[in-house]
Amino acid sequence: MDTSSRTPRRTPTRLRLYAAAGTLIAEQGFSSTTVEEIAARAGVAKGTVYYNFTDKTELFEELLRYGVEQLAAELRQAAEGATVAGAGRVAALERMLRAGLLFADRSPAVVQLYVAEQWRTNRPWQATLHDVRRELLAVFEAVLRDGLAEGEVDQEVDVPLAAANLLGTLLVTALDWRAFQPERPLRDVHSALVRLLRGSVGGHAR
Amino acid sequence: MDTSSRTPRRTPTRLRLYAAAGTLIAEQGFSSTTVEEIAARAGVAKGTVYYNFTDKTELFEELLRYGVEQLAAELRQAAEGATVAGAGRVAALERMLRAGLLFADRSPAVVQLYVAEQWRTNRPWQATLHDVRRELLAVFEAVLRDGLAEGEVDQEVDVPLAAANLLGTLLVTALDWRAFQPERPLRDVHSALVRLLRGSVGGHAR
Amino acid sequence: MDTSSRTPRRTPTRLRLYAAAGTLIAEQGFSSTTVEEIAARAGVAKGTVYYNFTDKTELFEELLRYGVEQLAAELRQAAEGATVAGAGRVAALERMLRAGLLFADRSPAVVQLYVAEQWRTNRPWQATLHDVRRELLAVFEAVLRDGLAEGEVDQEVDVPLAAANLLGTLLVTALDWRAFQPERPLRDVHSALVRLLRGSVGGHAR
Amino acid sequence: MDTSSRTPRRTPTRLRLYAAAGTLIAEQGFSSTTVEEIAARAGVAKGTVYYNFTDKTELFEELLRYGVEQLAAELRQAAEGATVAGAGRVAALERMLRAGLLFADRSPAVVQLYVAEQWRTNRPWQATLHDVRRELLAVFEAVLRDGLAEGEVDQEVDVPLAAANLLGTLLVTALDWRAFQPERPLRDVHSALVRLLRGSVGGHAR
DNA sequence: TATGAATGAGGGTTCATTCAT
DNA sequence: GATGAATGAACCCTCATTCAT
Repeated sequence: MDTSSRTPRRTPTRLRLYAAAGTLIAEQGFSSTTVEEIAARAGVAKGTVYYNFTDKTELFEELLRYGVEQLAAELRQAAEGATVAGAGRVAALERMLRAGLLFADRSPAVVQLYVAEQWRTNRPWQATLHDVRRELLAVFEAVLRDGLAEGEVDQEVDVPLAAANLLGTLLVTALDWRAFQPERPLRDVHSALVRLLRGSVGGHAR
Repeated sequence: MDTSSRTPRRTPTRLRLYAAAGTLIAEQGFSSTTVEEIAARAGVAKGTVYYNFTDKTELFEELLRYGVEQLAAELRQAAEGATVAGAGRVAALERMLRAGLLFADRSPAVVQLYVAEQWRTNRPWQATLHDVRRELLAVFEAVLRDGLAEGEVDQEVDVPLAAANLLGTLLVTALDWRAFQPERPLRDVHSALVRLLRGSVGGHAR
Repeated sequence: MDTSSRTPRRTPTRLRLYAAAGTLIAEQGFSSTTVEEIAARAGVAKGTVYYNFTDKTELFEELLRYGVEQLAAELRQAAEGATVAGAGRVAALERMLRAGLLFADRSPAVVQLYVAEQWRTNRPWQATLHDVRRELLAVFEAVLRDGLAEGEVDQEVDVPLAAANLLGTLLVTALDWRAFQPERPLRDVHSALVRLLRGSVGGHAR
Repeated sequence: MDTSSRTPRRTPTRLRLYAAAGTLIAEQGFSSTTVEEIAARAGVAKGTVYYNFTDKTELFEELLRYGVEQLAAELRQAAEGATVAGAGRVAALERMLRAGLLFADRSPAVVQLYVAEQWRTNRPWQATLHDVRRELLAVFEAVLRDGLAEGEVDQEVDVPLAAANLLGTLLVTALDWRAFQPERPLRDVHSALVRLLRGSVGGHAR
């Protein structure tokens, strides 16, 4: 009903601002990116940014939320795809890692932003970050927990710790891939990740 | 080498400025931290910063170099310690991971700065970052290469990729530990890392 | 006279805008009051303001004219009432003071605006202010002149000066009353004013 | 001791900013006067304003305080001068009125600012205004109270009301004089004020 | 008649940097 | 070696105004 009233998501203007801001901030950092630049790249006037968002920070927070929610959705999808295909939980995790790499390849800015800000404190968007972190971790934790219940994952595995490790490693690896070895095929990077995964969860493939 | 002209490298004043800048920038980011704040926290006047460094960026770069060189030294020491003790290469890697965690616990700011900036582009200190990255990776690569040569590490392991993975995972895990689960004993976190390590390198402990 | 072209002078919408603008500008000043605020308080959209007035300044000028003309009319009425009742000129002035106080109580915004702007220079609505000032002074001057002619007012009284004094004192006293001693009955404030009046004009009540 | 630490009053820079800001704001109003203009007129850079004051509002408040305190001091002096000369309380009030006119002639900006803001609400400097108002009123009230005690002032006079009336009338009259009849000698305006005064307080000159 | 998304010039504020002491 | 008053370029944000609907 009043879906459009508060946050008219999908407004072309807002989406274009997300895209522009994402790229620029990922490259230069939040403070070094000016609102003017963002507006210019989005093809709108500076004032338009402020017509659509309270301020620069809010734009950033909504962008973060928007981007990470997409990532979470794709991870969830990958996990579900595995379930549907009758594959095991470890296989599901492998698919999630691949989905993560694909996402990072397509939307590096989001991953970049997330990693760069994740462990800072005293930042205005702390709360937002915490929210999206929880959402991402939840996806991994769910699969790990299922794997544990079904005996596919080692009993000693510490679910929260392993989830955080997998997520962190996935993101950092993806960034490293893009930044320093972009010529490598996804396959190689995925293999390396899967190796780590096997070590981490014990991986008694079914 | 290109030792700063005017003053000796590490006066007490400079060290206090490193400490102040490190903490503040790790928390708030480079741009959001003002020279005034840094000076205040170091207990000197603003002008003093400019007496000791060319500009804010140079302060940051020297701080980065200073901090990461320390980390590299400790990693190297850990590896050497293993050699001296007659332990294998995988054991050396395990000690390095422990050393990394200890360092992060003691100097979180350095790790924070490094991770936050590592995958950005278009930043003024790109060159410095690249240098220190190389230095850190070199430590891991050396040990991995030895392990490979000695047959202790799986033949299929891709040394550069594995080194980057290990370093990235180590740092990210350390940050996550400090930020979100600081009550955990180092032992737990180290175990989880070792698990990943075994997966990664195959780990046929001698 | 120079009736605005497009629309009839006093539509309900315009009157609501006057009321909204009057209150807000009296409280916050012209520049600190936004067109958006005015529109919101009047319950219309921002564009509507521009449909009804050329710009923000014109709205303010018309509001000023509208309000002060009302005050002038009430002062005139009070004077005439005295004449009809066969009272003297000093009594007429006393009635005018009462009428002024009543008006200020009812429409404080108008008085507020007038006083705050009256002695500024370099303001866009200078001309308008001068007009309405003349209109107000004329009412006092007429009565004073009659009183002088009829010997009821001291011969040494300087009519323009006395008129300006009476008007200024009336308005300032009214504002002070509302702002700082609103609990006082009108009667008290009126008495104090009448005292000043007697001093000013000599007041040989008939 | 640390007089100079917090508020280094008398710093030429600050005084020049007071003078510049006073004139400009009196003419154009607070919002219509830019910090740039103020700095330019004071012969300093824009940043200097912010080095000396927190923000534009604080500059204005300190200016207000500074200016009105001067006025209060001169009023007090005038009253004391009368006491020393052995004149009565009504004579003291007359001297105060003259002192007020002289001050307004010399520093019209201060009076202007005070009157324009005095009866607004919802302004950031409300508290400051209230303070200085109290200070000014106190001077009048003291003399009136003495006059009452000594029988020189009518028993029915309401001291707070009369003080507010006298102050308001003085200031408004001074502004009117400067704005609309600057050719008039001070003597004329003073006479008119004294008339009002006599009416107000009864004035049984000794 | 009325609306509200979009604009862009303008202004307050910040802060790295300089320099005279 | 160190200081801190002063600077001014750069930037965030506001808001009067426009215009297509």
